[in-house]
Amino acid sequence: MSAVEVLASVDIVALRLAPDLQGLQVLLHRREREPHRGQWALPGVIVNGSTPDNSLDAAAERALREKAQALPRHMEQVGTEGNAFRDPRGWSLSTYYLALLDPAQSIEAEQLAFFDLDSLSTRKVLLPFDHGLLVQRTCERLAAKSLYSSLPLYLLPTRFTVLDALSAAQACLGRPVNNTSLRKRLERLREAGWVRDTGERNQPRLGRPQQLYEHLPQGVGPFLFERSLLPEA
Amino acid sequence: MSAVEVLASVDIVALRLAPDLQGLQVLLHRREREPHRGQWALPGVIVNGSTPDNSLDAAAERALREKAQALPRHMEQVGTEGNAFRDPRGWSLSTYYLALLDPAQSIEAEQLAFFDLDSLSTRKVLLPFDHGLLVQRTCERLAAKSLYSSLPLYLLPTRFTVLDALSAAQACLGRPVNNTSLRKRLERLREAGWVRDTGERNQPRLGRPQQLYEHLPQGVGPFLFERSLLPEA
DNA sequence: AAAATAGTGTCTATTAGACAATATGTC
DNA sequence: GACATATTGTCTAATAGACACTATTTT
Repeated sequence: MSAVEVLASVDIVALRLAPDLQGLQVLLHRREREPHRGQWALPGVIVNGSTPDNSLDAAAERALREKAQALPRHMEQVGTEGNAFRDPRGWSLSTYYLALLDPAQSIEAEQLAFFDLDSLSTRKVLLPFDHGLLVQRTCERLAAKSLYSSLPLYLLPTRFTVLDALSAAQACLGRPVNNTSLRKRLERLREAGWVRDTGERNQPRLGRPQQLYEHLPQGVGPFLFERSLLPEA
Repeated sequence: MSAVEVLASVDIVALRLAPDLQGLQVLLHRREREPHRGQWALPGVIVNGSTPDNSLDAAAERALREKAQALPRHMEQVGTEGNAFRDPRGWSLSTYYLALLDPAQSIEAEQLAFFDLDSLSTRKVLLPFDHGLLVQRTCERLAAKSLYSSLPLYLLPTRFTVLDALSAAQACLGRPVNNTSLRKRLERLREAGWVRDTGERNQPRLGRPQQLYEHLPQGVGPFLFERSLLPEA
């Protein structure tokens, strides 16, 4: 790479709810090339004059589509990290995206797997480059937005229960969420046409059946509430 | 430029309060090179393997320092726009930053000037590349954050009056802000140690003198409030 | 005294949070 | 009926917004 070049890539932090609904998992891909060949890293693509994509967003969609064979329920750019040290090949840039997947999202490929976010934050799994930082920043963005928006719902299938929504919010925020507050938010969403009560029920093993709601996003971004779910308190 | 290259730059959307406190102005630079030579555009620098900067943030600071000869009161990355069309030279990326300047910020250079944001949004002034879009996105970010944070205070000198704070908030949001609400926020900031009553006064031409407050940022980002200003009204 | 501007106090509306009360299912 | 879980209702706390009222200065 000559001095006037720069290595630009798009990396995807694709998250899904763990099967037990107790936390989040990130999609990783085993690298096929150097550097860091064989290690688990964020899926991504290089962008330059010969990419088939017309835009960064398109490159991000392709990166995820080629790996996960599925569309995310939500995708947004989080930021760009660029410096002289993050890649041994030289000055490089990574524009990274948050993608929220349906929990039913399964992965066929050998070289793809979901890892618990816990195992990354506790340093049990270490990612190459600065991918650990990108994941951390992305989770911070998710948590910050979850305080005052409906973003956690994009981690659920379109049909969900109140308990699902509570689990999703708690996974995003990393702490317990008040049941009453969450129900009131769902009621607000219902009034705004963002959520519909299907009238159907889901029977848990024991106890009263749960109402099944349907998520009907009305815009490009999530619904914004006027108050934060109080972080400290 | 070969097909495997990409043109990466950092562009700065540096804003200050207009002298009459009634709106915002953006710092523009008259381009010395092609393409779009001679046109007013966002100040920026190219980043690649031969840049003297070790990081994007450092490049952003340098871009502003070399033009404005001053440090901003606040700077944050807003996003990255990248596609095959925005620059006639080929696939290009621009990571753009929001910078908030002291209103006393003056400019010596011939090739630098502040332009009213109004003249851009009304299409009286047209910027080259997609710089108009970058400015718009940046202003949207500023407005969104101003709803629930102390960000507008970074458009003021450290010593300011309630009226200054109100003007700054209104300029960021593009609409009137409730006087009582703003005063209560300042009171909250005072309790949190983010603002101090200096005890000094400022005597306007007529009427009761104004208390002079001092802005004492306590962290890297702005103070976050728990509710939004002006939900929709 | 009048005018102008700054600052305070009071009341309402909205919404998060705590928690009690009630509903509806399984065993 | 006992138990488990879901849902509803009631009360409190925090904070934005409307607006009346008071304070301090110049002319």
